[in-house]
Amino acid sequence: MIASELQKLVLFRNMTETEILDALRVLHSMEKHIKKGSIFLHAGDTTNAMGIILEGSVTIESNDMWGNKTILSLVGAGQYFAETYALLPDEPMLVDVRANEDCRILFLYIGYLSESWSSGSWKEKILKNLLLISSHKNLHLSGRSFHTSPKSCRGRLLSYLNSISKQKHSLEFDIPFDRQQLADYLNLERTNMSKELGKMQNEGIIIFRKNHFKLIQP
Amino acid sequence: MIASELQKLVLFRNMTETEILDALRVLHSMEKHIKKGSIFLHAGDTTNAMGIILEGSVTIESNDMWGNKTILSLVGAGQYFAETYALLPDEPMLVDVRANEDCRILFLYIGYLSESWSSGSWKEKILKNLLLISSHKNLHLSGRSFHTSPKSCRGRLLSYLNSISKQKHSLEFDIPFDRQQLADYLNLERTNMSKELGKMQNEGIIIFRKNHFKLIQP
DNA sequence: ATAAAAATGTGGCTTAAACAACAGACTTTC
DNA sequence: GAAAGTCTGTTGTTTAAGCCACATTTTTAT
Repeated sequence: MIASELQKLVLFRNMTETEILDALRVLHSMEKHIKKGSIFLHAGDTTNAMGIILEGSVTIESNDMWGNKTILSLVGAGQYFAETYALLPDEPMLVDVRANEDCRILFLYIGYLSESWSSGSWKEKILKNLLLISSHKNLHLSGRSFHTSPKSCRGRLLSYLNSISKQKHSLEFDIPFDRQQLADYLNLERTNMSKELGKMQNEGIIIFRKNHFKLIQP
Repeated sequence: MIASELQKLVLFRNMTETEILDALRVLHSMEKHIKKGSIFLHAGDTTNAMGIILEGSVTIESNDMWGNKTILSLVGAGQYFAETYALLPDEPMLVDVRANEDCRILFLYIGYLSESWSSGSWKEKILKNLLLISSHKNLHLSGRSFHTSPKSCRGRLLSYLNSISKQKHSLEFDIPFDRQQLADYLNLERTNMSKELGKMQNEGIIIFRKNHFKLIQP
């Protein structure tokens, strides 16, 4: 892979060949070949590298413990993946990345970009901050995908309630939605969801009153 | 609203008060008060401004023509919205933004940040490019949310096929998924989806063979 | 305090999606 | 080109989500 090839990529837009070569060196770029079907980034791991697909394509997918698969996106040649996690290297990945065909992939350790976080003009600082914000927004959007991917009403409720519980570091918490909004967020029908909440309370899984919820451990 | 308040926000992290005041001026910042319940950014419109919520909260939602509502996210005080669309000002918004309570909101025209797109060090250039990539990724994630929000199998298929058709500017196109992958992407069960595709073909809505699809206008 | 309005919950019916089992078509491999 | 494997479509059954009508509770307004 040569610099002139890379100039076509959005990531290197407006950069000279020399600048691209500098970037590749500083960001510890590394090219890898990956076989069709293999999962090469795993949910739960963290990563410092983003990927650029030079050839082939990958799927971003979630595989839960009951064998259900959800494909969040398909990323093709000339596109990028894991940039969110590489920018937020403490966040464990929510997804697997699988080679959809034989792939040639360039990995870049973009953490090296933001070593001097507070230097530069205010425009540069605000750009860095925006990048963080955009990455977090990405995580939130992915989060909702996980809450809506279970097919059952109860599955979605549990996914959502568990995530709020983790967020608040407590089994007891308020949610920011009323019933109709919660149903709209989880893509459920309100009355059906009320029924399910009632059942779950009867079974002793949860206790709730209005917006206040408490999860019960078995 | 005063600069020292804003220093707590991620967007202005690592910036001095003077720098923040410069930013507010250059980005044409403007504070607005918005009443609970009102939709103040509409799907289909474009926007040049991102919003920072100083007080209150907003919901990001989609309201389709059959009256179905989907809430994509709830954005609270100290958080941001529409930054994706402000960074990609040609993209029409896919969502409405509604004040969930009475709100105090600061609007920033962040397009002014990237006027001199090709100046600066290579690090600065690559940061700008990354920001674009992250924003586009955001749009894709939102896109999938819309394909999975219809409750019916047919609704999801039509949402997906229509979007691909628009993307390719043609009523005839190949999709990048096999049946199992398409089902996994749309959160459907494969055999059921096959049934529905068959029905749709019988009804003359679509014609397909393998990965090749053709949409029929009535 | 009372009435009006909004939010939440319940029961019953209908419908469509999930699931299992299998058949046929198409690919790949040797 | 035969066999194995993969992908796709069909049928029938089960189950659970959607939906309607209405009851109950909670909140708001006067």
